[in-house]
Amino acid sequence: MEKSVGRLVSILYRKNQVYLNIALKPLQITASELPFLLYLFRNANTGISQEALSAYLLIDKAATARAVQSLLQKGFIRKEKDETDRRANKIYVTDLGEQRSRLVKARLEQWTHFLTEGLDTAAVDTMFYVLEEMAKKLEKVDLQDIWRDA
Amino acid sequence: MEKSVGRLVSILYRKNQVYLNIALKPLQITASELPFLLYLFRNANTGISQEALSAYLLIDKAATARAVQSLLQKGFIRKEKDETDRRANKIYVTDLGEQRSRLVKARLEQWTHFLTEGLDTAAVDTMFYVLEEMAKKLEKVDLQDIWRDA
DNA sequence: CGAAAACAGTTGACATCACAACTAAATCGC
DNA sequence: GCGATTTAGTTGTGATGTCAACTGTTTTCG
Repeated sequence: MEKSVGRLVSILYRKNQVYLNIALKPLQITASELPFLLYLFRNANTGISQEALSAYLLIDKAATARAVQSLLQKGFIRKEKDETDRRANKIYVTDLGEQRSRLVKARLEQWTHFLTEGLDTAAVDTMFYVLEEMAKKLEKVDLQDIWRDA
Repeated sequence: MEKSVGRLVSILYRKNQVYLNIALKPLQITASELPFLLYLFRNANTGISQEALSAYLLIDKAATARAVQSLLQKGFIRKEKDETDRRANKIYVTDLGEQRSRLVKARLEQWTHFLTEGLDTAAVDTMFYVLEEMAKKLEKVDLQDIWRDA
């Protein structure tokens, strides 16, 4: 029980950010914008709300608002008012955004390849599975409520 | 090959930070200070340099300097000049710091338990193993050099 | 030896993200 | 129907961490 998830995940997360900011700089995409762009790319033409983006990535809606604004300014996405619910926006990738997404994915795969190279494929799959399960638990929990007793 | 390490690790990292800041607030320890305190605790009485802290945690020495200063101010650690190398500091946990560390560890274990509860033990071990291997690769690489061609 | 390079640590500027407070629109409950 | 509550999005503030530039010390090597 000596192992904690913290240190390893922290290293992976921070180095991932650094890598992305270097590798994607020529494409004018930052590490913080990337997950939004890719999700929109995978769900192209469906008009995703910012709420849905936040929910999928488990990222605060404030960060989402800023990423959307930044991607908008660069012309990678398009933003419309949802006419059936005028509070919400509908976000779409632009053609330019789709082009970039394809280039981005190639570089992401290189990264994943670098990280998992030489490791047992089944073990890597298991890692993904376990991470996914842990992330699922976090989707359902309001951390503010965990320590009501402290 | 559709899966990328990014999203899951990002979720785990960010939620971990939030959890720690809530759970450790009564102990007056922040998520950013925690890894430093715990490492010093595990290596008590050996006088760790900040360089060594940065190397183990793969955290920039600037962040290390700030965490050290903050832990110092709270009286959880002690800082001496290394007399054999007057550039370096030797950092030790104080008695108070050790007390806190023990309390902290209990809360960390609750978190790990929450995350891994109900999952296959062998799968969790595998996840730790794979994360560790990926982190090891990152220790050896200067990301600035990866894209010399781009 | 002594100048140049490497190293440990500090500080300033910036990126990323969480939380809180706010606006505007939609929905709920009586 | 309409006031109260919830929801989508925005903006300000603070925490965390990276990079770059700088200081002071040590090491390297001609």
